[in-house]
Amino acid sequence: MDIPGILHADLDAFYAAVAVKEDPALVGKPVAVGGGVVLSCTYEARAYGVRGGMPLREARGLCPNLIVVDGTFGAYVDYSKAVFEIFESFTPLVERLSIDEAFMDVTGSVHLFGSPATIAREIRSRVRESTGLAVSIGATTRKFLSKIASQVAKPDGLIVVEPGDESDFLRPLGVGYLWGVGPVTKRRLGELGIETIGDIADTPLDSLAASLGAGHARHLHALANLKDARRVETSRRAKSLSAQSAMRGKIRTLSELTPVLYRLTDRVASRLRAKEMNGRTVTIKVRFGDLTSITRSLTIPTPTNSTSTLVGVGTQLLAGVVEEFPRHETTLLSVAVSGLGAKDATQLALDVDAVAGSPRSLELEALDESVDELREKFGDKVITHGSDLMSGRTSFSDGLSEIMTPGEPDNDD
DNA sequence: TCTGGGGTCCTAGGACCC
DNA sequence: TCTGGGGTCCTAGGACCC
Repeated sequence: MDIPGILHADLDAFYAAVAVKEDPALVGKPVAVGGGVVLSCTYEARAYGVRGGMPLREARGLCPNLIVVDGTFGAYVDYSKAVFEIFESFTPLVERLSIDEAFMDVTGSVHLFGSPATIAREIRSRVRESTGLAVSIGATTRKFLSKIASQVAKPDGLIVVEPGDESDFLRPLGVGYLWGVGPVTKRRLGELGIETIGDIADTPLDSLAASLGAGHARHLHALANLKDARRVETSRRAKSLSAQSAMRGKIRTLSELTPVLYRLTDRVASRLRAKEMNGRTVTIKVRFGDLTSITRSLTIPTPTNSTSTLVGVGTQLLAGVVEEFPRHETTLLSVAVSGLGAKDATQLALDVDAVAGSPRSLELEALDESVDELREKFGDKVITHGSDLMSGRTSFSDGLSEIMTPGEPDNDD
Protein backbone atom coordinates (compact mmCIF):
# COMPACT_ATOMS: atom_id res chain seq x y z
CA MET A 1 0.00 0.00 0.00
CA ASP A 2 1.25 3.43 -0.88
CA ILE A 3 2.33 5.71 1.92
CA PRO A 4 0.09 8.76 1.77
CA GLY A 5 1.76 11.98 0.70
CA ILE A 6 -0.17 15.07 1.72
CA LEU A 7 1.13 18.57 1.11
CA HIS A 8 -0.16 21.77 2.64
CA ALA A 9 0.97 24.86 0.76
CA ASP A 10 0.48 28.36 2.11
CA LEU A 11 1.61 31.54 0.38
CA ASP A 12 3.55 33.80 2.73
CA ALA A 13 1.87 37.11 3.60
CA PHE A 14 -0.09 36.78 0.38
CA TYR A 15 -1.84 40.16 0.04
CA ALA A 16 1.19 42.10 1.22
CA ALA A 17 3.50 40.08 -1.05
CA VAL A 18 1.31 40.81 -4.07
CA ALA A 19 1.25 44.51 -3.17
CA VAL A 20 5.04 44.51 -3.13
CA LYS A 21 5.22 42.65 -6.47
CA GLU A 22 2.92 45.25 -8.01
CA ASP A 23 4.94 48.18 -6.67
CA PRO A 24 8.70 47.52 -6.60
CA ALA A 25 9.24 50.66 -4.53
CA LEU A 26 7.83 48.69 -1.58
CA VAL A 27 10.51 46.00 -1.65
CA GLY A 28 12.17 45.60 1.72
CA LYS A 29 9.79 48.01 3.47
CA PRO A 30 7.33 47.37 6.27
CA VAL A 31 4.03 47.18 4.39
CA ALA A 32 0.52 46.43 5.62
CA VAL A 33 -2.56 45.82 3.50
CA GLY A 34 -5.91 46.64 5.01
CA GLY A 35 -8.67 49.06 5.85
CA GLY A 36 -9.56 49.38 9.51
CA VAL A 37 -7.45 46.39 10.46
CA VAL A 38 -4.36 44.73 9.07
CA LEU A 39 -5.32 42.11 6.52
CA SER A 40 -1.79 41.07 5.76
CA CYS A 41 1.66 42.50 6.35
CA THR A 42 5.22 41.92 5.19
CA TYR A 43 7.80 40.25 7.39
CA GLU A 44 9.56 43.60 7.67
CA ALA A 45 6.40 44.91 9.37
CA ARG A 46 6.13 41.80 11.53
CA ALA A 47 9.59 42.54 12.90
CA TYR A 48 7.97 45.54 14.62
CA GLY A 49 5.23 43.37 16.11
CA VAL A 50 2.58 44.16 13.51
CA ARG A 51 0.17 41.24 13.07
CA GLY A 52 -2.85 40.36 10.97
CA GLY A 53 -6.15 41.38 12.52
CA MET A 54 -4.56 44.23 14.42
CA PRO A 55 -6.24 47.65 14.20
CA LEU A 56 -4.25 49.86 11.88
CA ARG A 57 -3.89 52.53 14.50
CA GLU A 58 -2.15 50.11 16.82
CA ALA A 59 0.04 48.88 13.95
CA ARG A 60 1.13 52.44 13.21
CA GLY A 61 1.95 52.90 16.84
CA LEU A 62 4.28 49.90 16.75
CA CYS A 63 5.80 50.81 13.41
CA PRO A 64 5.69 54.55 12.64
CA ASN A 65 7.12 54.14 9.13
CA LEU A 66 4.56 51.50 8.20
CA ILE A 67 3.37 51.83 4.62
CA VAL A 68 -0.35 51.10 4.40
CA VAL A 69 -1.77 49.94 1.10
CA ASP A 70 -5.49 49.82 0.70
CA GLY A 71 -6.45 46.35 -0.38
CA THR A 72 -8.69 47.17 -3.27
CA PHE A 73 -6.32 46.44 -6.13
CA GLY A 74 -7.42 43.41 -8.06
CA ALA A 75 -4.27 41.48 -8.86
CA TYR A 76 -4.73 38.85 -6.15
CA VAL A 77 -6.91 36.57 -8.19
CA ASP A 78 -4.42 36.43 -11.06
CA TYR A 79 -1.56 35.50 -8.76
CA SER A 80 -3.68 32.91 -7.01
CA LYS A 81 -4.73 31.39 -10.31
CA ALA A 82 -1.15 31.11 -11.50
CA VAL A 83 -0.12 29.39 -8.28
CA PHE A 84 -3.01 26.93 -8.32
CA GLU A 85 -2.18 26.01 -11.92
CA ILE A 86 1.26 24.97 -10.72
CA PHE A 87 -0.30 22.91 -7.90
CA GLU A 88 -2.60 21.20 -10.37
CA SER A 89 0.24 20.31 -12.69
CA PHE A 90 1.48 17.88 -10.03
CA THR A 91 -1.81 16.30 -8.97
CA PRO A 92 -5.50 16.66 -9.74
CA LEU A 93 -6.21 16.23 -6.04
CA VAL A 94 -6.03 19.85 -4.91
CA GLU A 95 -8.27 21.12 -2.13
CA ARG A 96 -8.54 24.90 -2.07
CA LEU A 97 -8.87 26.25 1.45
CA SER A 98 -8.71 29.91 0.55
CA ILE A 99 -7.20 32.21 -2.04
CA ASP A 100 -3.69 31.45 -0.81
CA GLU A 101 -3.81 28.00 0.75
CA ALA A 102 -4.35 24.43 -0.41
CA PHE A 103 -3.95 20.76 0.37
CA MET A 104 -2.57 18.41 -2.25
CA ASP A 105 -2.63 14.64 -2.25
CA VAL A 106 0.48 13.58 -4.16
CA THR A 107 0.31 9.92 -3.17
CA GLY A 108 -0.33 8.90 -6.76
CA SER A 109 2.17 11.34 -8.25
CA VAL A 110 5.38 9.90 -6.83
CA HIS A 111 6.02 7.62 -9.79
CA LEU A 112 5.88 10.57 -12.14
CA PHE A 113 7.52 13.31 -10.13
CA GLY A 114 9.43 11.74 -7.25
CA SER A 115 8.90 11.78 -3.51
CA PRO A 116 6.53 14.25 -1.81
CA ALA A 117 9.61 16.14 -0.63
CA THR A 118 10.89 16.41 -4.19
CA ILE A 119 7.50 17.56 -5.42
CA ALA A 120 7.29 20.16 -2.67
CA ARG A 121 10.71 21.56 -3.56
CA GLU A 122 9.76 21.68 -7.22
CA ILE A 123 6.48 23.48 -6.46
CA ARG A 124 8.26 26.04 -4.33
CA SER A 125 10.81 26.88 -7.00
CA ARG A 126 8.25 27.03 -9.78
CA VAL A 127 5.96 29.34 -7.78
CA ARG A 128 8.97 31.52 -7.04
CA GLU A 129 10.02 31.60 -10.71
CA SER A 130 6.68 32.33 -12.27
CA THR A 131 5.08 34.64 -9.67
CA GLY A 132 7.92 35.81 -7.44
CA LEU A 133 5.94 34.70 -4.38
CA ALA A 134 7.19 32.60 -1.50
CA VAL A 135 5.14 29.55 -0.61
CA SER A 136 5.75 27.49 2.51
CA ILE A 137 4.94 23.81 2.40
CA GLY A 138 4.45 21.02 4.92
CA ALA A 139 4.79 17.46 3.61
CA THR A 140 3.60 14.62 5.84
CA THR A 141 1.27 11.64 5.83
CA ARG A 142 -1.76 13.48 7.21
CA LYS A 143 -3.70 16.63 6.46
CA PHE A 144 -3.61 18.32 9.84
CA LEU A 145 0.07 17.51 10.28
CA SER A 146 1.01 19.03 6.93
CA LYS A 147 -0.97 22.13 7.87
CA ILE A 148 1.04 22.41 11.07
CA ALA A 149 4.31 21.69 9.28
CA SER A 150 3.75 24.52 6.80
CA GLN A 151 3.09 26.92 9.68
CA VAL A 152 6.31 25.85 11.35
CA ALA A 153 8.13 26.16 8.03
CA LYS A 154 7.18 29.82 7.52
CA PRO A 155 8.56 32.02 6.20
CA ASP A 156 9.59 30.64 2.84
CA GLY A 157 10.32 27.16 4.14
CA LEU A 158 9.67 23.48 3.66
CA ILE A 159 9.22 20.92 6.39
CA VAL A 160 9.07 17.25 5.55
CA VAL A 161 8.03 14.83 8.27
CA GLU A 162 8.98 11.32 7.27
CA PRO A 163 6.65 8.42 8.08
CA GLY A 164 7.52 7.26 11.59
CA ASP A 165 8.77 10.66 12.72
CA GLU A 166 5.32 12.22 13.15
CA SER A 167 5.12 11.88 16.89
CA ASP A 168 8.57 13.35 17.56
CA PHE A 169 7.67 16.33 15.42
CA LEU A 170 4.21 16.91 16.82
CA ARG A 171 4.44 16.35 20.56
CA PRO A 172 6.69 19.25 21.62
CA LEU A 173 4.65 21.86 19.71
CA GLY A 174 2.38 24.27 21.56
CA VAL A 175 -1.36 23.53 21.50
CA GLY A 176 -1.98 26.69 19.47
CA TYR A 177 -0.63 24.95 16.38
CA LEU A 178 -3.64 22.64 16.32
CA TRP A 179 -6.41 23.67 13.99
CA GLY A 180 -9.35 24.41 16.26
CA VAL A 181 -7.41 25.78 19.20
CA GLY A 182 -7.97 29.50 19.55
CA PRO A 183 -7.63 31.84 22.51
CA VAL A 184 -10.52 30.37 24.50
CA THR A 185 -9.53 26.74 24.08
CA LYS A 186 -5.90 27.58 24.74
CA ARG A 187 -6.83 29.22 28.01
CA ARG A 188 -9.01 26.28 29.09
CA LEU A 189 -6.23 23.84 28.28
CA GLY A 190 -3.78 26.00 30.20
CA GLU A 191 -6.00 25.72 33.26
CA LEU A 192 -5.56 21.95 33.02
CA GLY A 193 -1.78 22.39 32.83
CA ILE A 194 -1.77 21.43 29.16
CA GLU A 195 0.77 23.34 27.09
CA THR A 196 1.94 21.05 24.30
CA ILE A 197 0.20 18.81 21.82
CA GLY A 198 1.92 15.88 23.54
CA ASP A 199 0.18 16.93 26.76
CA ILE A 200 -3.17 16.68 24.99
CA ALA A 201 -2.31 13.22 23.70
CA ASP A 202 -1.46 12.07 27.23
CA THR A 203 -4.54 13.54 28.90
CA PRO A 204 -7.50 11.21 29.39
CA LEU A 205 -10.34 12.09 27.06
CA ASP A 206 -12.75 12.49 29.98
CA SER A 207 -10.68 15.27 31.54
CA LEU A 208 -10.56 17.12 28.25
CA ALA A 209 -14.27 16.64 27.65
CA ALA A 210 -15.14 18.12 31.01
CA SER A 211 -13.74 21.50 30.09
CA LEU A 212 -13.99 21.55 26.29
CA GLY A 213 -17.17 19.61 25.58
CA ALA A 214 -17.29 16.08 24.21
CA GLY A 215 -17.06 16.85 20.51
CA HIS A 216 -14.23 19.33 20.66
CA ALA A 217 -12.31 17.14 23.11
CA ARG A 218 -12.61 14.06 20.91
CA HIS A 219 -11.43 16.01 17.90
CA LEU A 220 -8.34 17.46 19.55
CA HIS A 221 -7.47 14.23 21.36
CA ALA A 222 -7.63 12.31 18.09
CA LEU A 223 -5.39 14.79 16.26
CA ALA A 224 -2.88 14.88 19.11
CA ASN A 225 -2.69 11.10 18.76
CA LEU A 226 -2.12 11.40 15.01
CA LYS A 227 -5.57 10.14 14.14
CA ASP A 228 -6.65 12.04 11.06
CA ALA A 229 -8.09 10.05 8.19
CA ARG A 230 -9.58 13.02 6.35
CA ARG A 231 -8.97 12.98 2.63
CA VAL A 232 -8.10 15.78 0.31
CA GLU A 233 -11.39 16.87 -1.20
CA THR A 234 -11.35 18.57 -4.55
CA SER A 235 -14.83 20.03 -4.58
CA ARG A 236 -16.61 21.61 -1.70
CA ARG A 237 -19.88 23.38 -2.21
CA ALA A 238 -20.47 26.63 -0.39
CA LYS A 239 -22.87 26.22 2.52
CA SER A 240 -23.66 29.84 3.12
CA LEU A 241 -23.10 33.27 1.65
CA SER A 242 -23.03 36.46 3.66
CA ALA A 243 -22.35 40.16 3.52
CA GLN A 244 -21.70 42.50 6.38
CA SER A 245 -21.12 46.15 6.93
CA ALA A 246 -19.55 47.93 9.86
CA MET A 247 -21.11 51.23 10.83
CA ARG A 248 -19.38 54.03 12.62
CA GLY A 249 -22.35 56.33 13.02
CA LYS A 250 -24.85 56.01 15.76
CA ILE A 251 -27.59 53.85 14.36
CA ARG A 252 -30.42 53.67 16.82
CA THR A 253 -33.54 53.20 14.76
CA LEU A 254 -34.82 50.51 12.47
CA SER A 255 -35.40 52.92 9.60
CA GLU A 256 -31.75 53.93 9.57
CA LEU A 257 -30.82 50.30 9.16
CA THR A 258 -33.26 49.47 6.37
CA PRO A 259 -31.13 50.78 3.49
CA VAL A 260 -28.13 48.85 4.81
CA LEU A 261 -30.21 45.70 5.05
CA TYR A 262 -31.32 46.17 1.47
CA ARG A 263 -27.81 46.75 0.17
CA LEU A 264 -26.34 43.74 1.99
CA THR A 265 -29.20 41.44 1.05
CA ASP A 266 -28.98 42.46 -2.57
CA ARG A 267 -25.26 41.75 -2.55
CA VAL A 268 -25.86 38.23 -1.26
CA ALA A 269 -28.81 37.65 -3.61
CA SER A 270 -26.75 38.78 -6.61
CA ARG A 271 -23.99 36.38 -5.70
CA LEU A 272 -26.55 33.59 -5.31
CA ARG A 273 -27.89 34.33 -8.78
CA ALA A 274 -24.39 34.47 -10.23
CA LYS A 275 -23.68 31.05 -8.76
CA GLU A 276 -27.08 29.82 -9.92
CA MET A 277 -28.03 28.90 -6.40
CA ASN A 278 -30.92 29.38 -4.01
CA GLY A 279 -31.08 29.60 -0.25
CA ARG A 280 -33.74 28.86 2.36
CA THR A 281 -32.44 30.32 5.60
CA VAL A 282 -31.81 33.98 6.24
CA THR A 283 -29.71 34.91 9.27
CA ILE A 284 -29.14 38.45 10.40
CA LYS A 285 -26.60 39.43 12.97
CA VAL A 286 -26.54 42.77 14.71
CA ARG A 287 -23.52 43.84 16.68
CA PHE A 288 -23.62 46.66 19.18
CA GLY A 289 -21.12 49.16 20.46
CA ASP A 290 -20.30 47.04 23.50
CA LEU A 291 -19.38 44.13 21.16
CA THR A 292 -22.40 42.08 22.23
CA SER A 293 -24.46 40.78 19.38
CA ILE A 294 -27.70 39.06 18.62
CA THR A 295 -28.57 36.78 15.74
CA ARG A 296 -31.96 35.87 14.37
CA SER A 297 -32.71 33.40 11.63
CA LEU A 298 -35.72 32.17 9.74
CA THR A 299 -36.11 29.30 7.33
CA ILE A 300 -38.62 29.56 4.54
CA PRO A 301 -40.11 26.53 2.76
CA THR A 302 -39.03 27.43 -0.77
CA PRO A 303 -35.43 28.22 -1.71
CA THR A 304 -35.00 31.57 -3.42
CA ASN A 305 -32.44 34.03 -4.68
CA SER A 306 -34.84 36.90 -5.11
CA THR A 307 -33.65 40.09 -3.48
CA SER A 308 -37.14 41.22 -2.57
CA THR A 309 -38.10 37.91 -0.96
CA LEU A 310 -34.89 37.80 1.05
CA VAL A 311 -35.22 41.44 2.04
CA GLY A 312 -38.74 40.65 3.24
CA VAL A 313 -37.45 37.89 5.51
CA GLY A 314 -34.62 40.10 6.73
CA THR A 315 -36.99 42.92 7.52
CA GLN A 316 -39.16 40.56 9.53
CA LEU A 317 -36.14 39.42 11.51
CA LEU A 318 -34.96 42.96 12.14
CA ALA A 319 -38.41 43.98 13.28
CA GLY A 320 -38.19 41.25 15.90
CA VAL A 321 -35.22 42.88 17.57
CA VAL A 322 -36.34 46.45 17.13
CA GLU A 323 -36.60 47.09 20.86
CA GLU A 324 -32.83 46.68 21.16
CA PHE A 325 -32.00 49.61 18.92
CA PRO A 326 -32.70 52.55 21.21
CA ARG A 327 -30.67 50.89 23.93
CA HIS A 328 -27.45 50.39 22.00
CA GLU A 329 -25.47 51.88 19.22
CA THR A 330 -25.46 49.47 16.32
CA THR A 331 -22.01 48.94 14.84
CA LEU A 332 -22.40 46.04 12.45
CA LEU A 333 -25.09 44.35 10.41
CA SER A 334 -24.57 41.01 8.73
CA VAL A 335 -26.92 39.17 6.39
CA ALA A 336 -26.28 35.52 5.61
CA VAL A 337 -28.17 33.04 3.47
CA SER A 338 -27.69 29.33 4.04
CA GLY A 339 -29.51 26.13 3.19
CA LEU A 340 -28.15 26.51 -0.31
CA GLY A 341 -29.27 24.46 -3.27
CA ALA A 342 -28.95 24.59 -7.00
CA LYS A 343 -30.68 27.08 -9.18
CA ASP A 344 -34.25 26.45 -10.04
CA ALA A 345 -34.05 23.01 -8.55
CA THR A 346 -37.59 21.78 -8.49
CA GLN A 347 -38.34 20.33 -5.12
CA LEU A 348 -40.11 17.08 -5.74
CA ALA A 349 -41.45 14.86 -3.05
CA LEU A 350 -40.10 11.40 -3.54
CA ASP A 351 -42.72 8.97 -2.41
CA VAL A 352 -40.83 6.80 -0.02
CA ASP A 353 -43.51 4.17 0.27
CA ALA A 354 -43.46 3.64 -3.45
CA VAL A 355 -39.73 3.08 -3.32
CA ALA A 356 -39.62 0.68 -0.47
CA GLY A 357 -42.85 0.15 1.40
CA SER A 358 -40.72 -0.96 4.32
CA PRO A 359 -39.42 0.21 7.70
CA ARG A 360 -37.66 3.53 7.80
CA SER A 361 -34.10 2.25 7.83
CA LEU A 362 -34.77 0.32 4.68
CA GLU A 363 -36.53 3.27 3.18
CA LEU A 364 -33.40 5.33 3.45
CA GLU A 365 -31.32 2.59 1.93
CA ALA A 366 -33.75 2.28 -0.92
CA LEU A 367 -33.78 6.01 -1.30
CA ASP A 368 -30.00 6.03 -1.53
CA GLU A 369 -30.14 3.39 -4.21
CA SER A 370 -32.78 5.19 -6.18
CA VAL A 371 -30.75 8.37 -6.06
CA ASP A 372 -27.74 6.44 -7.31
CA GLU A 373 -29.83 5.12 -10.17
CA LEU A 374 -31.03 8.61 -11.00
CA ARG A 375 -27.44 9.80 -10.98
CA GLU A 376 -26.47 7.13 -13.47
CA LYS A 377 -29.19 8.27 -15.80
CA PHE A 378 -29.08 12.00 -15.36
CA GLY A 379 -25.64 12.65 -13.91
CA ASP A 380 -25.12 16.05 -12.41
CA LYS A 381 -28.69 17.11 -12.95
CA VAL A 382 -29.71 15.18 -9.85
CA ILE A 383 -28.98 17.17 -6.75
CA THR A 384 -29.50 15.85 -3.27
CA HIS A 385 -28.94 17.48 0.05
CA GLY A 386 -28.18 15.50 3.17
CA SER A 387 -31.14 16.79 5.05
CA ASP A 388 -33.44 16.43 2.08
CA LEU A 389 -32.32 12.90 1.58
CA MET A 390 -33.06 12.00 5.17
CA SER A 391 -36.48 13.50 5.00
CA GLY A 392 -37.23 11.78 1.74
CA ARG A 393 -36.85 14.70 -0.61
CA THR A 394 -34.65 14.97 -3.63
CA SER A 395 -34.14 17.93 -5.88
CA PHE A 396 -34.00 17.73 -9.61
CA SER A 397 -32.74 20.45 -11.80
CA ASP A 398 -34.88 22.03 -14.46
CA GLY A 399 -36.13 19.91 -17.28
CA LEU A 400 -36.30 16.71 -15.35
CA SER A 401 -39.76 17.43 -14.09
CA GLU A 402 -41.05 16.35 -17.45
CA ILE A 403 -39.40 13.00 -17.01
CA MET A 404 -39.82 12.63 -13.28
CA THR A 405 -43.05 13.28 -11.54
CA PRO A 406 -43.67 13.32 -7.82
CA GLY A 407 -44.43 9.95 -6.40
CA GLU A 408 -43.04 8.08 -9.36
CA PRO A 409 -39.37 7.50 -8.76
CA ASP A 410 -37.67 6.19 -11.82
CA ASN A 411 -36.88 2.67 -10.89
CA ASP A 412 -38.05 -0.44 -12.56
CA ASP A 413 -39.56 -2.32 -9.65
C1' DT B 1 -10.47 56.84 14.83
C1' DC B 2 -11.49 51.97 19.17
C1' DT B 3 -11.91 46.00 14.90
C1' DG B 4 -12.97 44.13 8.23
C1' DG B 5 -15.33 40.97 5.62
C1' DG B 6 -15.82 36.75 4.47
C1' DG B 7 -16.57 31.66 5.98
C1' DT B 8 -17.03 26.65 8.81
C1' DC B 9 -18.42 23.76 12.50
C1' DC B 10 -20.42 22.62 17.01
C1' DT B 11 -23.78 22.61 20.90
C1' DA B 12 -28.07 22.69 23.18
C1' DG B 13 -32.95 22.98 23.70
C1' DG B 14 -37.65 22.84 21.89
C1' DA B 15 -41.06 21.25 18.46
C1' DC B 16 -42.47 17.50 16.16
C1' DC B 17 -42.62 12.71 14.29
C1' DC B 18 -42.68 7.54 14.49
C1' DT C 1 -53.22 7.24 28.73
C1' DC C 2 -48.53 7.08 30.07
C1' DT C 3 -43.57 6.21 29.39
C1' DG C 4 -39.56 5.44 26.64
C1' DG C 5 -36.42 5.62 22.74
C1' DG C 6 -34.77 7.38 18.44
C1' DG C 7 -34.66 10.70 15.02
C1' DT C 8 -34.94 15.39 12.25
C1' DC C 9 -35.42 20.31 11.79
C1' DC C 10 -35.05 24.86 13.46
C1' DT C 11 -33.04 28.50 16.18
C1' DA C 12 -29.50 31.09 19.06
C1' DG C 13 -25.08 31.48 20.39
C1' DG C 14 -20.10 30.61 20.38
C1' DA C 15 -15.39 29.37 18.83
C1' DC C 16 -12.44 29.40 15.26
C1' DC C 17 -10.16 30.16 10.59
C1' DC C 18 -8.28 33.07 6.60
